[in-house]
Amino acid sequence: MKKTVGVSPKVNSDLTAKARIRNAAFALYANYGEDATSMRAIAEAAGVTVGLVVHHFRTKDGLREVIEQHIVDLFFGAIKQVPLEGTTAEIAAARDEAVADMLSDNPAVVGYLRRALLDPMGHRGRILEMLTDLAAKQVATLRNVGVASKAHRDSSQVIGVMIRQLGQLFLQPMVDSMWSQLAGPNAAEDDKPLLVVKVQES
Amino acid sequence: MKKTVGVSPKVNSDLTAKARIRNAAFALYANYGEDATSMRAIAEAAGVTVGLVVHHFRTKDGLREVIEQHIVDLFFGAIKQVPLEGTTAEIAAARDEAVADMLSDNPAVVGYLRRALLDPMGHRGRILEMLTDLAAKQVATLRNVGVASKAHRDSSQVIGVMIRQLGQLFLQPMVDSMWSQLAGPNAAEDDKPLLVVKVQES
DNA sequence: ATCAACACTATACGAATGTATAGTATACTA
DNA sequence: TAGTATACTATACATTCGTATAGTGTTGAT
Repeated sequence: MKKTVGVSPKVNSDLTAKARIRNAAFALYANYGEDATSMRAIAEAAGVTVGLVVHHFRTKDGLREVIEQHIVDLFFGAIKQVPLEGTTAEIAAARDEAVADMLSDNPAVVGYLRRALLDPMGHRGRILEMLTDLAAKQVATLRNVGVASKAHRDSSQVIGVMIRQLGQLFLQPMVDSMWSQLAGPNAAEDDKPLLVVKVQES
Repeated sequence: MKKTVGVSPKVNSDLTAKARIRNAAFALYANYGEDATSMRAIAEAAGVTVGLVVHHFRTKDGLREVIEQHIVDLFFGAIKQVPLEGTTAEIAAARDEAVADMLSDNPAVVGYLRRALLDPMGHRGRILEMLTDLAAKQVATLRNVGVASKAHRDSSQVIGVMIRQLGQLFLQPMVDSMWSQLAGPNAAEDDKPLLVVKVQES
């Protein structure tokens, strides 16, 4: 009974073994966490042996580095593709939507980040810092083409962007669990409460 | 260099070994997660040997059961102590405050729940179900003394109570990290953005 | 065709883990 | 005071883990 979590084998089967290993590890990390995922489980999910995982990525640290860089690339790719046209607000909104689309296409990103960000003591990577930097740079380019916002507001805006997008996704599984326990598994979906997360400037 | 996380040794030292083991395990689980905490680490933090941990709790499952029951007791104790006087809204508000106080007195509860609830695939306990049940019962007693709310709204209310209380606590660490990275470690505390989490009825 | 680089497998090893067992000290009951 | 249950320690064992090493197949340039 081998389960394939998150990655479609059809898509996966004509990738290089190295890419398959990275994808398998990414999906497993997102679903079960890095510590609960053994190199042997990664190898099996990718259809190779442990030795090859070590050959391509050396250690688990190496694997995590590649995965986190991949996540940053996904964010950057999503933001990059929206043109710098229109008002600042329009650009910001278009970026929000592009990122939201990317997240919905790549659920493993959400799962991985949920674990990484909400486990401040345990996580050994630097993904939060990398993403915060990326978001800060994006806000800065926005300021260059549009109205300048007061510099000390920039930080709040960066945090606002990330929390709005991720916070809701992080907590929604908890709402879903409770909803199905309370209302029964086959209750009307449209009655389900919606989560709203926002940051308030002080 | 042995660190004592969360538990004051002064308070701890005149407890029974069994209670010390439970407290040590609770604090370690909250900070590092169950999987990353070995029985030997628990034993060392409690000042005993591994054998005694096994003697008192049999397995890690047994330990988790006791800890989760302890958490439920803390919630129940907080709610129980507010008298059923005043309007429904007043009772509900007083309960919210009692729970908030309990959470601030027992940070390990927040840490433990953050891990348990945000790790839907990995967690092996039943704490979310237990707490949802408890919250549902409390909403039900509220309905008996006050105005009846439509039954299908009860679920939303239960979810609202738990999310309002826990959601903000779960996400705030993420805001804090980003804030100190962006604004520098010694920026003015009162500029820090405030997180608001709520559920919206559909 | 040869040789070197690379992809990949097989196996092994030490460390850490959860738990079992056997034994010792301490406390309680008769 | 004797005896037994309970608290507690010490040690052992099988399993799983990350990683290292040695070897086999495969490809591609000359």
